[in-house]
Amino acid sequence: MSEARIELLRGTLDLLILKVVALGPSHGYAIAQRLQQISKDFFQVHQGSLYPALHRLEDRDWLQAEWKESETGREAKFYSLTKKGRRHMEAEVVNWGRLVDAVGLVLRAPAKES
Amino acid sequence: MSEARIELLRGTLDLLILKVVALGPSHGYAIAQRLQQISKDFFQVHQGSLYPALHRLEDRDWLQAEWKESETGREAKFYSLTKKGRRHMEAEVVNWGRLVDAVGLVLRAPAKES
DNA sequence: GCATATATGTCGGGTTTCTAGGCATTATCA
DNA sequence: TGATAATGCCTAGAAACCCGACATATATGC
Repeated sequence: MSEARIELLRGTLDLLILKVVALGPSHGYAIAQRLQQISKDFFQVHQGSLYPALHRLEDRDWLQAEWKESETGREAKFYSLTKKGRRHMEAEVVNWGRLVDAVGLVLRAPAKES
Repeated sequence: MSEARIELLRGTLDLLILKVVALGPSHGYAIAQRLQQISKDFFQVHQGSLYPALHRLEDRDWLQAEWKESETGREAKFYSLTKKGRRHMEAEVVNWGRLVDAVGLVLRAPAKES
């Protein structure tokens, strides 16, 4: 009923994460925070989505992980982009643009002639 | 490797269908064709996605169906927007715009200061 | 008679996300 | 000191949605 929750569009999260990591290596918790800040609170990534996504991206060799000390002096898993990941990200950015264009065509389609 | 298939972004299909139907009542097969034409072949809606989506939209009272004779002289199920469906569609269009803006913020985010 | 286009539908499988937890450490504040 | 919040990682189960494959039927044209 209420459905007031902002649900992430499926398939978008991977790209967003890759892009945030491309800004500089970061760990999961910080990635989620950055994503929320940059998007002005639009994206609120839940942990149940975040960590599976990170593992997925690592499995596909788009991210690589390394345990290091975080800003707060605690151990955290820092992710960085692989070459493959950067290529994939760039391709996905292009693809996203095409998708937005295509949706735009539909949304702006004029009413049919009778 | 190749994975060249263009997969529809999950959650977009409903909006696209509602928008196409808003252009004028139509049946499933024609909706898929229009979607493909309008989007310049970007969207190719498969039957396994199309018909479940139509039933879903009807269940939610966003579309209503009526059997009529199609252009080719055959019986076809014509869908039209309900008032509820139109309201939902308009809200989803706004939401889509916000989503695109938010993704845009992330994709255009400048590299961090060190 | 047969292929193709039109037209609707189902089924199973795969992917992704959410909810809802669990666990551990450090910082803050009463 | 003790409680609570913030930081940081993780998993399991369920739901939603899309795809590929398949099944069915009629109309048209060769």
